Amino acid sequence: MPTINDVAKAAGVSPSTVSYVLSGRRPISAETRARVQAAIAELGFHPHAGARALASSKTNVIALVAPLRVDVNVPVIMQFATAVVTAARSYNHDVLLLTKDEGTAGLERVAHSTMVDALILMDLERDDLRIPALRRLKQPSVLIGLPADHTGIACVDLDFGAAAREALSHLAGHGHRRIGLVGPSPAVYKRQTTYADRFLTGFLDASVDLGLRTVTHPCEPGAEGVRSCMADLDAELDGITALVVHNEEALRPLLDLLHATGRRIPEDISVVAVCPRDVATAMPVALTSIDIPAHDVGTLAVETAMRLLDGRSVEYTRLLAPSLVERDSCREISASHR
Amino acid sequence: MPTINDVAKAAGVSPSTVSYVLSGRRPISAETRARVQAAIAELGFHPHAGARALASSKTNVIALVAPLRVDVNVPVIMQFATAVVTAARSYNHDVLLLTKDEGTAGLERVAHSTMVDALILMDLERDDLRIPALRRLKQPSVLIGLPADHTGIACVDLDFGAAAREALSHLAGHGHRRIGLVGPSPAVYKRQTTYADRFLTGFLDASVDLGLRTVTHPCEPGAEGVRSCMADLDAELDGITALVVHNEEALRPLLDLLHATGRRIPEDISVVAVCPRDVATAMPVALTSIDIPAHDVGTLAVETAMRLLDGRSVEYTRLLAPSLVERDSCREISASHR
DNA sequence: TTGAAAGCGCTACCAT
DNA sequence: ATGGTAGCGCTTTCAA
Repeated sequence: MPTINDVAKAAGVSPSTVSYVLSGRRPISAETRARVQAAIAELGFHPHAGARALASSKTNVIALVAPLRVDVNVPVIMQFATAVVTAARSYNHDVLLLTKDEGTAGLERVAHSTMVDALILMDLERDDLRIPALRRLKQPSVLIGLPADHTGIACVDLDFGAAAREALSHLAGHGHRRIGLVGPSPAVYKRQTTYADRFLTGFLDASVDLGLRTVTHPCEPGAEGVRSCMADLDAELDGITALVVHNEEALRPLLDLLHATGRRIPEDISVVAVCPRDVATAMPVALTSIDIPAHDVGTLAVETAMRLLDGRSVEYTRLLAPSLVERDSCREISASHR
Repeated sequence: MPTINDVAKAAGVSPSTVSYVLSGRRPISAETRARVQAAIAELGFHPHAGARALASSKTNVIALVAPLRVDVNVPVIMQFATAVVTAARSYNHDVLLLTKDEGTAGLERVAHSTMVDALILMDLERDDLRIPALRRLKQPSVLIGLPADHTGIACVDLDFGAAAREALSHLAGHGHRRIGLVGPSPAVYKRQTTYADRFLTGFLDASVDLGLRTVTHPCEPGAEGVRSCMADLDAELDGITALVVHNEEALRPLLDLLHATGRRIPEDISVVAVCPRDVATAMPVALTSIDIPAHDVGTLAVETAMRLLDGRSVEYTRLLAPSLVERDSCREISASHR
């Protein structure tokens, strides 16, 4: 492997000049630049990442901490990861993939050993133990999620509270007055993943504001979980005409159950889902949905990290506005039915 | 951040001694070791990864090249990634995540700049353009898949040919004589992802060996794709009593279709799926399936990379034996029905 | 069993 | 506009 010295000799310049051609940090005459670039190309020179990191204290790598268990929402995780890697590359950075199960130790390991310039974390919990650790790192971090005390740490996420309000106001606008929420699994609430709470709070607030009768219930995965969740909802509120589903996994078995029990969508019951676009459209009935903009969130997380890295200002809490797309699962209820 | 020199001073030894305590590459007296370790702990010393890489020419990082498009089998990809990261950590390595769309350039970039010690690639195509590039790298690589000419490059995968044989022999053992294959989407064949071919070849060979009447067809995603695939299969072969499904995405719509057309599983038609265990069990009818052992394959890929890195011998083609698990989707056909 | 010191390949400061 | 060079923090010979 050729080094910067080899290039310098081949081009008849000093190593520092080669370095400056590479970094553009000082003016170089067109002629010199051309000679250097020719030498670089000819020798197939690639700067040694470690040497660079050592000399410059920058690695051009960011850590992405992902929940690699299978129990969580796999497609959404993949979309975040894709977006983060793609965005990082567009800023000339690479991505080191860490798993959440390494916990605080993993963060400290990569940060203290200077493997990364910044960290992006997903699947944050309400009182996530990693947050105090992040504060102690010299590298900045960006969270995808919104834990309780995130003072001084940048957070990016969908505005789940607004998403709930949007779902309800869409249904209310179609004349629905009795609405059930099929929530995430109890495990999600237990883990204190904050989006569940934020959605629920928004849902309850909006119910009051819009004067709706609503009922909410978590939903275990699988056909049995869906069955019992629906039974609970129906038991607690008569004449439900619409469901909001904030549980991607439950979506499919729920539609099956509704079908099996003869409740047609949207004739007998309307449904608004919160899930990625492609999941909504892949269902037997294309679902009116609020998108989880994983791509936008991931990209924004990287942008935020980059701003932090070069000392520019950032908004420390960035909640993306939800957008509801109408498809085939919601129906207008005529006044006589209300 | 404390350096190795700080630790050396604190422990009253030379920096090299600290280094040897860390690496264990030469004997250190118990007493000295203790002093050094105390100093390391007290100062919170973590060796600088870049400095280490520069001095030792080892990064302790491996690249994982994944297809981060959403069109491919997302859960399986995640399982591979999880396994690779976990296994890598167990060997004290980290994982740099690359996307397939960077192509050859991405591989060369991370390899030439010495960011990684080895590479693991998934989603290989039959005549993958990246293979010649891999051969030129100084770092070893391991493929998850089996492209046409993989001379000199280690490959790890499920033995899809054997998987097809296993599926057919299971069905034949249950008395089935007319069997259809619901294959991957045409896009997969077009992309020349080799597992499709290997499965198909195994399927056709086994049909002959077992004296079966079989018919095969690719299957577009979605309800419509499944419908037309089944129509083709039925048209080409009367009285199909069993299906082999090598298409995870098609599984769900296929079961819906069979249900809708009154073909009960397993009473009217038996099904063997090739998919991850949890996908098989999540279906309305728990499916007899051949597992895609993503975890094992990923782990083995890392082990192979590690062996390569420390110059140990490896098998250059490692095809894992399939294992079929009986569940509720296959039925014995009595002799009178044959 | 331990120490000294020469690099590893690059960046960035100080010169000119 | 360019060159010289002192580190960056570690590993690893060579010596003792």
